[in-house]
Amino acid sequence: MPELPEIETVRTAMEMNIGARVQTIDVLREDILRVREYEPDEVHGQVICAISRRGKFLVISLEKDYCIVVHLGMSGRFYMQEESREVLEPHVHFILHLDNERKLIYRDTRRFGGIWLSRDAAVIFAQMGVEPLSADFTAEYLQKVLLNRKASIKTLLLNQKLIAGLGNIYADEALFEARIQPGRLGASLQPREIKRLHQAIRDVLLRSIERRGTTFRDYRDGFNSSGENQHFLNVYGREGLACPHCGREIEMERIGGRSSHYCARCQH
DNA sequence: CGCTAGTCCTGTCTGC
DNA sequence: TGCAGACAGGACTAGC
Repeated sequence: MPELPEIETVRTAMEMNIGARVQTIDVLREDILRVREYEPDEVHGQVICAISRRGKFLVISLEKDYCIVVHLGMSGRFYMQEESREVLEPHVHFILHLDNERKLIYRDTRRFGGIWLSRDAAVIFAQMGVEPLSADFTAEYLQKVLLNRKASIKTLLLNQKLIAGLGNIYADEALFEARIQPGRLGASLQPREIKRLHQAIRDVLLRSIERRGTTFRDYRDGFNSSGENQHFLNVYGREGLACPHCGREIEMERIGGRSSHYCARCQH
């Protein structure tokens, strides 16, 4: 569910908590902590210095290199609430109480996500690929990482070691916009196709951020509200419906174990 | 090293 | 209505 645009949307909302201090931390489910390099009470009283994003990870930076790294997996949400609100929703595993009358709530039904209590976020991101919205992501970079690759382009786009932040929805949407079939092998893409794909990846992500992400089912932004980009998808989740460009029925096929949606007439 | 299939977990939908 | 089975936006790992 939550891919780069969704995490970026959460991050933007959460920025209003920069400068607030951590009061207490509730760990309601121990196994949601992927690493525990420090005890939660060590950061009581610390100020939130920054809230950043790397790929699909959200990073809450505290003082002296302490940080809380959040990944939402498939079904996770991370949102804020007034401290006075006392209803505990189901599947809430972690709560960060702040001194600004707000609490940050981590909730994850399937528990594929997790939280890192880390003192060095760089370690978590050591293997991670380029940020697709940064200047480092160029058509040349994309061409380089696809060279000699025998896996399908769909599978390669989902590989976080190559590009950080794409998931199933935006991989399908970017391939539609670049007019490339998801089952094509990475090495088979021509330079002009790679150029189109590079542009499409950036466009698809930027447009979704403007619409505060895609809410298919579980995703909510930092205020626990739905996004709007689900109303603008061209292929994802639209199997059997008309291609918005040519009218042909959108096909759905499993590629690399993931459902993949495309128009067999527009994409080659 | 690159690639694929299996696995983790719960909720929801489909078909009998 | 009830139930079994398939499937879901992610990402590790084991094994070839």
